[in-house]
Amino acid sequence: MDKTGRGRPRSERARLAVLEAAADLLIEGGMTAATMEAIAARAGVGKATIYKWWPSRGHVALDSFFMRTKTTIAVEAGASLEEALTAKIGALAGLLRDPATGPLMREIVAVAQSDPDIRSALEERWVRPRRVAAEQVLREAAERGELRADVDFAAALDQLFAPLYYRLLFGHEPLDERLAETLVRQVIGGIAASQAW
Amino acid sequence: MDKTGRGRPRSERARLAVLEAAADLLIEGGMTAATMEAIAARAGVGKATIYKWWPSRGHVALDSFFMRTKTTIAVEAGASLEEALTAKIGALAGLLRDPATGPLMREIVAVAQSDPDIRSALEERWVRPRRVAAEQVLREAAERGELRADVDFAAALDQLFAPLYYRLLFGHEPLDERLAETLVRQVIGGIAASQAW
Amino acid sequence: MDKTGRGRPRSERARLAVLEAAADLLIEGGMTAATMEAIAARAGVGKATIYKWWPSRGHVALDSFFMRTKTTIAVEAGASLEEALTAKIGALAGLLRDPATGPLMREIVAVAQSDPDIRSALEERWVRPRRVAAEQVLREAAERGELRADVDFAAALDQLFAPLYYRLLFGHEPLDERLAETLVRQVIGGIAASQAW
Amino acid sequence: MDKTGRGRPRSERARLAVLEAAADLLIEGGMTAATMEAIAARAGVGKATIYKWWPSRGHVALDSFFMRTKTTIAVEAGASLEEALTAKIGALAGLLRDPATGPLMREIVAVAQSDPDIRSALEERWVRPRRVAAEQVLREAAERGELRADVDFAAALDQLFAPLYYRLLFGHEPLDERLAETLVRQVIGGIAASQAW
DNA sequence: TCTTAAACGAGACGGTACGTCTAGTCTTCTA
DNA sequence: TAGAAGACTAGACGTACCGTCTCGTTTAAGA
Repeated sequence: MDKTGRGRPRSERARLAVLEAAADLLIEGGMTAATMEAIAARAGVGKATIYKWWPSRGHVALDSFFMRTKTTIAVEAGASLEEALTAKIGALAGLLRDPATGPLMREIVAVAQSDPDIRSALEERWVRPRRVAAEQVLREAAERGELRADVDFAAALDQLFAPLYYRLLFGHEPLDERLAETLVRQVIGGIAASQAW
Repeated sequence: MDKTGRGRPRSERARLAVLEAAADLLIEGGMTAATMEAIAARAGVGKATIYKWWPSRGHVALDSFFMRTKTTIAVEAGASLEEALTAKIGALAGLLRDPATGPLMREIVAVAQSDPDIRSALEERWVRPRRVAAEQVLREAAERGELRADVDFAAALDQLFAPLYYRLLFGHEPLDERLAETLVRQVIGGIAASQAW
Repeated sequence: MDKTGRGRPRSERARLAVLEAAADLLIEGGMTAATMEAIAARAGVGKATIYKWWPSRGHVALDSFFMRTKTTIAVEAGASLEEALTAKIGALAGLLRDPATGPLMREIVAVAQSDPDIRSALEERWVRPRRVAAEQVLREAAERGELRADVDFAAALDQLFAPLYYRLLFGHEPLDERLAETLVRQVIGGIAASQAW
Repeated sequence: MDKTGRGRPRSERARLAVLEAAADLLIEGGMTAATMEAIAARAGVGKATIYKWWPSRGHVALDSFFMRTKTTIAVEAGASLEEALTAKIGALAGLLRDPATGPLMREIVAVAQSDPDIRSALEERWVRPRRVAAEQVLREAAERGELRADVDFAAALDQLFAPLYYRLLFGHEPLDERLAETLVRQVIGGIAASQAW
């Protein structure tokens, strides 16, 4: 019935060592280097301990990413639409640009393509909360009459967030500091000469 | 030295069998299923033959994707900016939505994250040509005075193309048929109520 | 320092449960099945408790064998040489033929080959007492003048006991009921036609 | 149909390296040391190669024993019963006494107790041929009228062979050089004072 | 009766070896 | 000389036990 405190409790030391080792290996050599054996060896942990608490390498990677990403998705009070969005997109860009977290995200997106479990976890725990927060900003602007009536919020959010991942994954353009501002400006105001619209 | 057709010529049958087998396996079970052994077995080909002509699984996957993607990046003559962009983005969306090619692209993006060779090949042979063509459309519109002077072309292209990959890879929203049109409209005209800008 | 019975005394229940569980598992599936974890689980005992009282699986097996073998090595008074020996060899044969003890002995002999501790314990606690008792019978017969002067007692004992283990371990012939009598008869009288000797 | 010479042929080098490595490891540290990993590492061979050609460690051990045991079970022509038997038993005793083969046999007998496959292979390929050859010697003596009519051949063979394995496995007495002669003498002539029989 | 300390069950821990799978290479025969 | 077959070394996979280590929980002797 009551299973409280039966047996040796889980080792917090081991948990952290695994996540740190995984993060380090992922940054150094990606998923190729971050084998279960390598993670276990570097963490000074038995392989079975890892398998006991995480069902796959992907889950370890995901958790190690979250461990290294203590961001808050705060809503900025009293900020203009443009300011609020720029703050959010800029923060994410900084994270993806950071050599301590960007490479992790790249690997996680990769494993997510062959692991539906990771894919949905990534969507629910990472992508969605940020989109929901940004959508809230957009909706408030809409209520203030600052947006067109026919705005497609989902598409607008994609146009703000997607370029960051696109550049991270394909590497065709750098994730520089002014990108967030540019993206916000162009999605709010458009790129057409004003008289044309 | 002498490259005259001495000896048995390369088997076109084998080349195609490998690419078809790889594509099928990738669609059925992703990179996990598309092992070299599985590809060789299904293609009725020796493993060594594959290694002789392709340096890695990623390259086979990339080639199999191109084999299944006989698209032309034609420049539409006499089309408006909006029409031209919608045609391009829509075509790509269709390709990524197609169950015969979308899953291939997902797997290729995944392997590209741990194989710089694939990553650059993907960028040069796939991403760049489409961006160059679309940029050409934008530049012509700019010359016609249809665009603002401060447009960031790279960012604009990202805002058109990135959402497609974003949705393909993360699956948070469907790649539906009207997406291209929406993206084009919003990036050209912006989402702000007109008087505000 | 003070070894007064402070603290909880050793659980006799646990001791017996371990030996019973080990014996059962050994009979069912040999050493392969009788893992420490399986013994502990079946006995309803913590693994550490087993390690506290027995240094290895082999020792548990040996003890479980002795627990199931409550034989007396009684000296038969007033029996002839042949009767006394047949009684002893027959008793051992019966024990090794018994499905409740024979398989245990097989496994113990096996572990003894890679554990010198078990090997010497087996020799001292099991083999030697029986040999000493049987040798006593032989020596008394020799004092009565019933044996040749050049008898090698050790070899004679081997010729009585060894065939039982030989058949148990190699299985080339059954350990049937008349074996003891035959062994005794042949080692005492020899197999040669009488005139030849 | 005809599978002649298709593919790379089996490597004789690997086969021998495995058997040598296994034999060495078995002698040095028994089955505990002769893990598949250790054998593979010492032989400079992949583990899969071992599993491809041998179903278990026991089979490798058995084969390595046979490799190190190039004995002939020749039938000595024109020898007396006693000479013929002493030659055979003495040869086997020498082999079991040899530090290069005796320890191997000990380990093989041990694994045979938990692997029926090994047990039957050992019986058929090792024990039986020697017993058959020795039984032939006995039967010829019987035809010459040198043996009693009621001789139990199987038991007699056990009384000749079993003591060797008994001493090898239990270690209670040494396998010295005169043992064969003593065993033969006592089983043929018996140990009783002649007048008693 | 209350303290106290050893023994207990449960079960997590760092390891080692298991037997399997795939990678990428090599060697043979065949076309 | 390219290719199909398939054996090779190497090494990661996920599992099973090993023997050790905490935990909270008995259990009886001694205070």
